[in-house]
Amino acid sequence: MPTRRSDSARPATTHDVARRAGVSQATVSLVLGGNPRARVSAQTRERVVRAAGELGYRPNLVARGLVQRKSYAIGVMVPDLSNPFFLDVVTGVQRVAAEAGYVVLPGDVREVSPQRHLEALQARQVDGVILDGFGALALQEHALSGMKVVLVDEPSERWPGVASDAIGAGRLAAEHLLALGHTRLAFAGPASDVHGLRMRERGFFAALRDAGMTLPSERLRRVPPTVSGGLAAMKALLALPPAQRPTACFCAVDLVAAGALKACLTAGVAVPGMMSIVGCDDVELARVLTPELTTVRVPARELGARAARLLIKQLDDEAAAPKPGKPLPVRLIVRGTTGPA
Amino acid sequence: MPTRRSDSARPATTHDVARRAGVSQATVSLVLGGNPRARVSAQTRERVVRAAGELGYRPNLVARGLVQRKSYAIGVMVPDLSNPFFLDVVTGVQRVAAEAGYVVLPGDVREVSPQRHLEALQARQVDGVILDGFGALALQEHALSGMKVVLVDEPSERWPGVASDAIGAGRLAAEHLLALGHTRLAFAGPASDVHGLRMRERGFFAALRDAGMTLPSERLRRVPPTVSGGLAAMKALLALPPAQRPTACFCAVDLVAAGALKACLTAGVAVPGMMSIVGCDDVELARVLTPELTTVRVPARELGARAARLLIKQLDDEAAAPKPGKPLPVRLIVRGTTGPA
DNA sequence: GCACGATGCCAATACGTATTAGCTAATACG
DNA sequence: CGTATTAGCTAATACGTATTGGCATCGTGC
Repeated sequence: MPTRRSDSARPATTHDVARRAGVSQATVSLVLGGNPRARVSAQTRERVVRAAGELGYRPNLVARGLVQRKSYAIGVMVPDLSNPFFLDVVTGVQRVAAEAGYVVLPGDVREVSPQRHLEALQARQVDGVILDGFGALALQEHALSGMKVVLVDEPSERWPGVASDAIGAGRLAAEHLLALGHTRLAFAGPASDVHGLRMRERGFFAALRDAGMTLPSERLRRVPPTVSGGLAAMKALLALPPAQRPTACFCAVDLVAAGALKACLTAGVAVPGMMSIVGCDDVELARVLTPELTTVRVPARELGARAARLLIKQLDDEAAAPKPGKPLPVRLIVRGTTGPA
Repeated sequence: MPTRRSDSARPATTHDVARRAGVSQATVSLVLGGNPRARVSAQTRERVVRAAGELGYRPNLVARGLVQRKSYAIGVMVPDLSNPFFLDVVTGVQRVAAEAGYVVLPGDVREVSPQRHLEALQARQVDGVILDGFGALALQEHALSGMKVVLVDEPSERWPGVASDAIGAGRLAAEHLLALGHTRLAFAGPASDVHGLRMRERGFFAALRDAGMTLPSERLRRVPPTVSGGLAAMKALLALPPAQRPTACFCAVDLVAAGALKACLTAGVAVPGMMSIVGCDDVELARVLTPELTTVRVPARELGARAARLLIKQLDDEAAAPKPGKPLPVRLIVRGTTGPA
């Protein structure tokens, strides 16, 4: 046993294929490199393809990435993957990335700091990152230097982005509740520096203002964008004296709406009889609850898909102008948690 | 402008650090390579570290991976990331992987086939993969050859794995319902070749048998492991003639239980008054529903964490014996969806 | 003063691929 | 027939890091 060099357990390389096909490694690379305009005779091409097949050759993307300075990987960072909305965004990214031959590295920030996560992505030589749910504050240039970035629902002068019509979302919710005749409204949502969330809130209040209505501060509940946040918000609202108690509440995030609904049901407050609730996102959970949640549908998958297309176009075509595109439309989905005042 | 070679936009390499510190690239690698027993004088070491800091040097993990034949990445593949149980498993993996310096590439199989996903992971030179929710059928050696693999809840002779006490889970559910005095029970769960799910079912039926009870086939509903699966199952059960209709149902997956609960509430069947429901998993959703779901808690994060530890031990220490470990205990969490018959 | 073992550092090479310059043989053109 | 041109292929190099064998240098012991 003179040499273990040709250990068959190791995956085949272009060198192995070349040896078997009786050509040089460079030729193998030309044939298998996908470059269709490479000058290779049909006969050689076929020999190489056959040899590769027989050896079960798989290109080593790590090596390829090293020389091409491209990893064909893109990172997606969100605050919390357990929020189904963000998972939907990631799913949208996945779909178009897969078609374009990119792998996506999803990650959230529950276990590590954003900086650390970005550094890890960078060290992996990701070609670009898509960020959703991070406010301008978190987007210090710090770790982002030298990366292609696409933002979701966060306008920026430095980086291109995609957005949904967040103002419209807030408006739709308000107009729906007003049309039902509600006069004592409430708002529950995160005190976030995330632009999209702020705009939902702004749209809601703009519609109220248009209707000549205002909202006393005790009916404006700032809570974390979670189920327990919603629980807390609604508990506080229900604890108000009857004359101030709202008859309807807009929750800027579906998870908050789910918590609010639960608080009502637990307290014996009929929904929508005594309290109407409107969410925003239209995550799958909305149709699992009883009654089903009235909410404003935000096309999360489509947001992710567009972000991915925008990023990949930049990557594939170095000088592509990242044209922003219109905000994606949202629409009201009336289900079971809203009714007349 | 003779050469753009030294473009400062490009990240610094060990060569750059070496030049600045006045040493060779090899020395830089020795110092920064983390190898603490490298023979380098304190003075040189400090010069290198300083230079690296000044240049903002970050090791290129792609290049490192190429030479070390290690990527410090592990893949996790599950059937469906939108099932929070699997996300919890992934989260557990993330946590211990991060500590050990590994990055994890989570992925599900909704957008691509398992084979394609595994091939993609392989091409990225992942050091190993953790699989959860795939039956022996899907685990043909096909794409797995030459990979370190750890399985979750799927015993195998070829690969090590971690498991929860799935039989115990089914038993606990059955015993709880029996203790409440229920005599007409039902089962709803996927017709899966996934071992863990089969064992939940087996444990349930074993406990029934111990109590001298059997289950007629019309009360055994095989449905997909989703909310709509649970909806369909419970609708069918509620459509049975009163004498055959169950008063309690064990759902092998929490999502199914959520669907079942919804079907009851929609049909005006009081829970737990007329129908008790027990789930299994204890995903966060269980506490969002009203009433809150009685369920069997399966330590998903811990499963993921153990799987990761098992895999990483094998990776770091080539000859480590993968000792299986006991199945993780489960426990019944009594909440609001179960009551006396 | 010399042999000897440490110590500190570096040159060279490898990892698996892409890419380019260039070589040979064949064809086109005058 | 001689010269351009082209097609088809290969040798060589680069990507950024880890690793190893070996070269100086320096004490140390005799």
